[in-house]
Order: sequence, then structure tokens, then C-alpha cells
Amino acid sequence: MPTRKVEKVVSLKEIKVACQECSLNEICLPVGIGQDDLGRPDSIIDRKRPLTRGDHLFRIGAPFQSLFAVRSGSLKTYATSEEGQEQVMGFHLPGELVGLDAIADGFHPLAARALETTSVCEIPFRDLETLSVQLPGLQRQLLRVMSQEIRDDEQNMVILGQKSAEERLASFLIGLSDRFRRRGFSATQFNLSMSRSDIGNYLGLALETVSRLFTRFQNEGLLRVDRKHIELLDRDRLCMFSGSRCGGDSTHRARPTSR
Amino acid sequence: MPTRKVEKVVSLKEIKVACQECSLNEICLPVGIGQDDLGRPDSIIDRKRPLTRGDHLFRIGAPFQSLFAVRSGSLKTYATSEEGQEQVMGFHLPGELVGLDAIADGFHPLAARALETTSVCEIPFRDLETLSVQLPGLQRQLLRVMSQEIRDDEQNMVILGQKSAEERLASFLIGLSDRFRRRGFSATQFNLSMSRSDIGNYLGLALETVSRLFTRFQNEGLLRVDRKHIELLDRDRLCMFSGSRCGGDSTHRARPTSR
DNA sequence: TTTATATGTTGATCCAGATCAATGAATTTG
DNA sequence: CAAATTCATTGATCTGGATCAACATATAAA
Repeated sequence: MPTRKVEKVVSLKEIKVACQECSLNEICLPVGIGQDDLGRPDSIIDRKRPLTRGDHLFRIGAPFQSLFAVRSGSLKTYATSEEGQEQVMGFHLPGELVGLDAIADGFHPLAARALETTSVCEIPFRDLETLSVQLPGLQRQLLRVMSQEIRDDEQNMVILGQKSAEERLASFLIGLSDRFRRRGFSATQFNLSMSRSDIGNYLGLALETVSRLFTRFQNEGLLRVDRKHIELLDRDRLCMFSGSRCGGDSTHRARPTSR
Repeated sequence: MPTRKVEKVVSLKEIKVACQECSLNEICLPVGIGQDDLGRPDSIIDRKRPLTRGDHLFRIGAPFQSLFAVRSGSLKTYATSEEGQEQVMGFHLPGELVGLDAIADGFHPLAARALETTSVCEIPFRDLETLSVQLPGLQRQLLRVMSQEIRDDEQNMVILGQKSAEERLASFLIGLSDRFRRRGFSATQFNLSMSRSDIGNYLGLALETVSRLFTRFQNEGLLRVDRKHIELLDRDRLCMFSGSRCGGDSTHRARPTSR
């Protein structure tokens, strides 16, 4: 049994996710990326220069050429209504993939912009497609990642469709916690890179409601908030508040998968 | 230019969708299915005997072996909370695919049950995977279908996250209308196979609200309802009510795609 | 540093839609 | 067939969270 990874509490922008931690690991690794530390440049994967807070990685309607994996920092994706108001669709942390929804017709239905200084890997989709014909493992991984995305979106539909404000925010925090843990960061302490307004928008709540809930959760002794910094003091009880199956991971999993 | 397909108004259960109309057409066709009318049995695609109303196609946590395409009738997919109450995640019409969310870890996160007498094609996933290595077109189609599913789910997040009850129901009806049209049925007249309660649950509304909205829409002259039968009298105005980009299709599309 | 501009917190009020309740079809069962 | 059960409509009331408003704190600009 390998030694358990040491917990790290960091601002996202300070870290880099090695390919091993990335949802693309089975994509990058066979191509020879990330073998030794941060590896040699790339054959198909392109590491762009970092985005700064507010920069767009792509805009709505932009032609689709590549998927992107977050290496450090974080992104939000959002749609805009005809009146110009935005709907935040997701937040993307290191090791997560952006742009899967653009494969369908070759255009990005959402925009993606950096919430902080953020670097990404660019994976040209053409190359990925041809490569995945040669590497069945790659094809499977790609399908898995997409399937997981569908599943996560379904989870979000449950949250938006029938949870109370309290349950929504609790679910959100537990979800973030799980995602941090999965990438080797602390599950109990992290910094939110998004504003209260973004969180509210994402959860279908007014930003005032989010703010009130943070203070309520703090008063309940569930967590401590200081501006962007969150410390989960009683993750289990927070989990109860989320009104979902709790225990380890958020999503429903009948049994641990084989691999 | 081929002659435009004649509009058909039918109960879903009375029709069969030929493979050409199906989201799997690029899967079935290369395998030699559906060439002549309803074609010879199948090499990998299996046509099961029909489900009757209330039958489960699969239950939550069931091991994943196959994707299913609806041939006739309709399905709903749903999750259940720990208290046993269900959240309807989607409705599936002829030509649509079910089970993509199970690829990720080999178990179905949602249950699927028939809303009426329903027949499906079963596509064993192993076979599909190996076949798609040989047929790059098949692989692309599979990725496209999954990407479209992600996009549709995102669309639903917008509906649940920031639309009013009125806008939700209007969006729902317009969405159904589009899906019927896409499969060659009437876009203005159709039968709802799901209950008011299912609709409400899906849209995050109380069933009473759904009922009230139907009568309000009828009083406004937007449509006529008779029990399950819906006739859209003023699709354009209904579209305005939906609070989304209207015109032809529901989803945002920068430009018509090439193929 | 001061001034301006985001961003966050807290309070007071209001309303869309949930919930409770009663009644009326329609479909199923015995 | 009547009885039971499910499903839909409509009304009356209640409430969670939105909205409006005032102020506080941070970050950026000058």
C-alpha cells in the first residue's frame, strides 16, 4: 500500500497539478507527458501562458478546436441570456477538463474565464480523436470523463430542482471539498476563488442568501469563513445539512469500480 | 431535394422510429441495420420485447452493460433521495439514447422506467466500444451524442437555476416540440406521456403549479390542453414566454454545423 | 495617502410559488 | 357494473428566499 499523500493547504494559483492527478492522465501519460515531474513540453498537449483573473479562455460561440485541462488556478463557465445576464454553469479546478460540451457541433455553448491566475493545458481535439483510435485505453477514458460530466450535471439538476438554499450551499461546499481531496489537497480548508455572487448564481440563489448562509453555518459551528477562506469544522454535520447521501464521496456509487 | 416529410400526429406508442431517425443512426447503419425498412434482426443491436407502463428498463445501481435507444413509446429517468422521493431527470422519446451516465463507473446512477408501452434497442457497450475502434465515424458520433447530452443538461441547469415557473413550463413545451419535430412528428400537436407530477418534479415545480400554468396558457390562447393532449396554437408567443433565445431550435448554435 | 470601485454583510419588506385542502374526472380493479 | 385508486383542477393560505436598501470592508487606481 503506497504512503498516503500528505495534505496540502494552498491557494489554487500557487500549485501545479501534475498529469498524474489530472482527469487527463490516461490521455497525457501514454503520449509521454508528465513522466518525469512536469515533463518535457509535449507532443500534442500544449501548455499556454497563464491567464490572469477575468481573462477569457474562450467565449460563447467560439469555434471548438481543443479541450482544456486546468493545471493551476480555476475557471468558471457560463452562458448569457439575451438580456446579457449570465448563468454560471460550473467551476473548474486543477485536473478538471473544460469544453466537452462543444464537441457536439463544433462551437462553444459556454464561455470560460479565469477566476484567478490560471494555467491550462490545451489538447487539440483532432489529435485526440486520431490518437484515441490507436489507443483504446484513451478512448475509454474519454468516454468515462464525458459520462462523469453528464453524471455531475445530473447531480446539479437535483440540487437546483429540489434542494433548499441551505442544502444547496452545503452540497456545494461538500462537493468542493471532495474535489479538492481527490486532487490531493485538504478537504477541510480551502480558498474560494469565486465571488458570493458567482456562487449564488451557480446555485440559483441570491448572493445575499449565500452570504447569510455562510454566517449561519459559521454560527452553527459547521465551518469558519474569512472572506474567501473556508475551513470546514464539522464536515459530517455539514453533510447532513446537504440532504444527500453522505459518506466519502458525494455521488452515488453502487460499489467501488474494479480498476 | 427530397420531398419534405409529411407531418404525423401520433401517440408515441403507435410509432416506430426507423434507424434513420435515431440518434444512433451512425451506429446502427454501418452495422447493416435499418437499411431496408425495419431491416434484418441485428448483429450487435438487440430489439427487446416491449416494456409496459411502469416497467423498469433498469434500476438505480444496476450494472451497466448496454446503452438503450428508444424505438417507440417513452421513458423517464430518475434518481431517488434517501427518503425515497424521486427526482425526475429526463424524458426520453423515440430515437433518443439512455444510459450514457453509466459509462463512467459501470453502474446506472439513475433508474429508467416506461411511461407507456415502449420498445427499445439494446446496444451492448463492449461491442460498441470495439466496433467504434474500427469505425472512426462511429466514435465521433458517440462523442457527439454524449457532448449533446452534456449540453442539454446545461440547458436544464439554466431552466432550473434562473427561470420562473412560467418560463420553465414554456421552455419544456418548446423543447418537446423541437424534439418531436426533429424526429419527423408534428411540432404543434402531441400527447404528453408523463403525469403533471412528473413534469413538476422535472421542472422543480409543484404539480399544482404545472396544472395552473396549463390553464393559464390556455386562457392566454397559447395552446389547448385536453388531459394529455397538447396543441400549440401560438408557438412563437409561447417561445417568448420561455425567456430563451427562440427561433427554430432551442439551443444556442452559432452557425449551422457543416454536415 | 486618498478616492473610487468591487465585493461582502445585515436588516426590512414582499411575493412567487409551495403547501394544505376540497372536488372532480379518468382509469383500474374486483 | 360499482368501488377504488390515481390523476387533474381550483381555491385559500403560508413561507423561503428574492428584492430593496444601507453600510462595511477590500482592492485598485490616482
